[in-house]
Amino acid sequence: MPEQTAANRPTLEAVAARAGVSRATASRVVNGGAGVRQPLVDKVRAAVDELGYVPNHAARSLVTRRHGAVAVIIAEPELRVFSDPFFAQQLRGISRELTANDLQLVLLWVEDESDHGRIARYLAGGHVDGAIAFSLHGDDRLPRLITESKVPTVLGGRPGTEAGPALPYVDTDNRGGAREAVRHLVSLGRRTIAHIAGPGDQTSALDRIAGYHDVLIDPDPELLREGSFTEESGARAMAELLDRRPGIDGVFVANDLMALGALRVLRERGLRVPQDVAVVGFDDMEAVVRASDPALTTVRQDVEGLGRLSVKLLVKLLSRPTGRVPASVIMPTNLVRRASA
Amino acid sequence: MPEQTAANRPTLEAVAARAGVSRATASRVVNGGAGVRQPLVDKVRAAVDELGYVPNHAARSLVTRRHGAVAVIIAEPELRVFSDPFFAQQLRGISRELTANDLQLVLLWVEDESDHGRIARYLAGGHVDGAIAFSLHGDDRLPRLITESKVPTVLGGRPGTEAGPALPYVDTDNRGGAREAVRHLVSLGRRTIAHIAGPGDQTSALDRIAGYHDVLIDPDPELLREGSFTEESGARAMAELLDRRPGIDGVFVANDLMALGALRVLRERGLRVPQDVAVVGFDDMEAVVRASDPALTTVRQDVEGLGRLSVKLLVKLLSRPTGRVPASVIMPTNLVRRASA
DNA sequence: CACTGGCCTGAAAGCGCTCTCACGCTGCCG
DNA sequence: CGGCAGCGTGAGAGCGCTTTCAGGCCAGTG
Repeated sequence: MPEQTAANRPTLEAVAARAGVSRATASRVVNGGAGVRQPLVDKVRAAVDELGYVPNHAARSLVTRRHGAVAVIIAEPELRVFSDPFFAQQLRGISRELTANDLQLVLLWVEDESDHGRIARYLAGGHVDGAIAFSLHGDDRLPRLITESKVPTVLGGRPGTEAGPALPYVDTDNRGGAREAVRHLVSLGRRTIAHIAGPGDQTSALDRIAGYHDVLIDPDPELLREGSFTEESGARAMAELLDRRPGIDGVFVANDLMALGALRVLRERGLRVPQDVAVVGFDDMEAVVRASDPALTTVRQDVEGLGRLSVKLLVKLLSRPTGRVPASVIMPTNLVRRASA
Repeated sequence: MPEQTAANRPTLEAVAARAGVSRATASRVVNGGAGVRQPLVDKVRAAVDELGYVPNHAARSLVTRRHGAVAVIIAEPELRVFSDPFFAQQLRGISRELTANDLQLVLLWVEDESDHGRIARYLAGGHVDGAIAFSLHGDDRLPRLITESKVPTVLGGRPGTEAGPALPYVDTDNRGGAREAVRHLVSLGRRTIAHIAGPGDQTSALDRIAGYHDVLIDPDPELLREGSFTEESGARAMAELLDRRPGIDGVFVANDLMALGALRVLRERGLRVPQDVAVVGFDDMEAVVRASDPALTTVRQDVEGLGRLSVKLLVKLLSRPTGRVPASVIMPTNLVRRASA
């Protein structure tokens, strides 16, 4: 392969000349070689190798109007993203699946509403074939913005009511998972079951509350405390719960990190888990569960799978005759029984 | 703005026609308007607004040979990336600074060597103007691969010796920071100072060891244990150290997460921090430090700043007449004194 | 043996933009 | 009053690729 810089990269023209064919034929070979006789295919392939030819992407998208790239929009204004592996794990699933589909990942990080203009402009600019947005919050006007940009998009997580026009989404079966968790506590004979919920601006938190209510019809409202998905907030919520309702014998915590905080407080107060209080978390985050003592019983969700699935759905959306929007997908959860309940 | 889909987006031609000027003039206005008289500038601007014109990126890069995009290569085969906020924080710095420079972020996640071909092909494909690679490991052949691709690149973190041809890098002053940490322990009158190091395949870990040795000439080799930057491994290392050298009265731990593990073991063994054993960490990760008890004294490094700096360096590199490579940059650290030492 | 049809191949037309170059106009100087 | 800068504008080439369309070739058929 000859020495080359960005400036003197060989063009398809050069490949064609070297192979003794027309540019059209060279192009056909580079794009799979359908309808070209074998001898010519071989010649072109050889020329490509000898010259180290790589297609010019810009020229190609100019005519095909496709870019082989997907925007991944992370709407996470808070720093939580750093302490919660959820984010990175989902991103990894997305990255892997995009790679498998030969798509590039353009990362758009939205910190606050001042970024919305930039995002809208970028999407409208037609740089990407599609988009995936995740970590949305309830009051987020992003889904609307995205809808207006007309870029095929899949959301990670059920959007709030603000979303307006329906974009397809992938989500964990938060409600079903929560039901399973609470039912498990009930099956252990627990009578006073509290719930430490996530922040009310996230549908995942709301859905888990709904699941809790599905099982425990009309529970004491004092048994429900809202945290912010951090260990600290879980500890605080647990402390408050114990202060108000000392008789609690079971807690369903909306994520593992908060459950860790709850376990700490229970330990500090001399309550035994699970004998005195049984605890069930949500997520089954390996790093967190490993750190917990006793080992945390929790609702497992496949976060990386969620990321992969969002890409699969998008790919389907892209290949579909315009207009038809595929249905959203809900991923099942399963309860992982360990020591805490 | 008229209703439009990807297919019928207005072109510069349309803008020019509407403004009653030539395409060339319209182009000049869209690109800043230098050398065009005000009345025409206004007319074109108006036409752009009325039509909702957005330049076609592919067409533009086809002629300018620039893409306004930078590849960010994360070489992190391990899952550590999920538990260590280091990664996300650096990425955020990069993202912010790229945005400030009107550059897009194309994320390339390298899981193992089987991805190298894909990365090389992508870089060689000339899709991006430059690249930033971070989280490199000692035996990584990635720097070499990147060098061969001829894409201007900045490394996050000093590369190992494998790197071969010098690519500019940004890094924290790991060695200086380590010196500062150990000197602080010495100044507290500590005589038997251990070091829990990071994995030997990362230069940051090696540099911190070097800093330790800078201050403690020829220390007992048994005082040095290697961890893997996880809390778990820090705990294990601490336990082993105490088993072998019960007289330890100071520990410099190569990152905060491992320090957390070390603190836990010290507490479990009934040793008081800092009275019996003084502990200094490295990173000053907010989430980790907040969780530590007692509050961790640590060497602060500005991880987000590191990310931003890598972009700044790359931008400089891109604007520079080819050939001249700007010097690498080392960011200073500072010791944050809290309760643990 | 002429004709038809199918299969390959190449010529050429763009995709939407930038940028060079030439041209026209204005104002100033000799 | 002719000539000459100098500025602003437009015509047009061309970036590298895909894709249509016409034409050439060959085999099979009447």
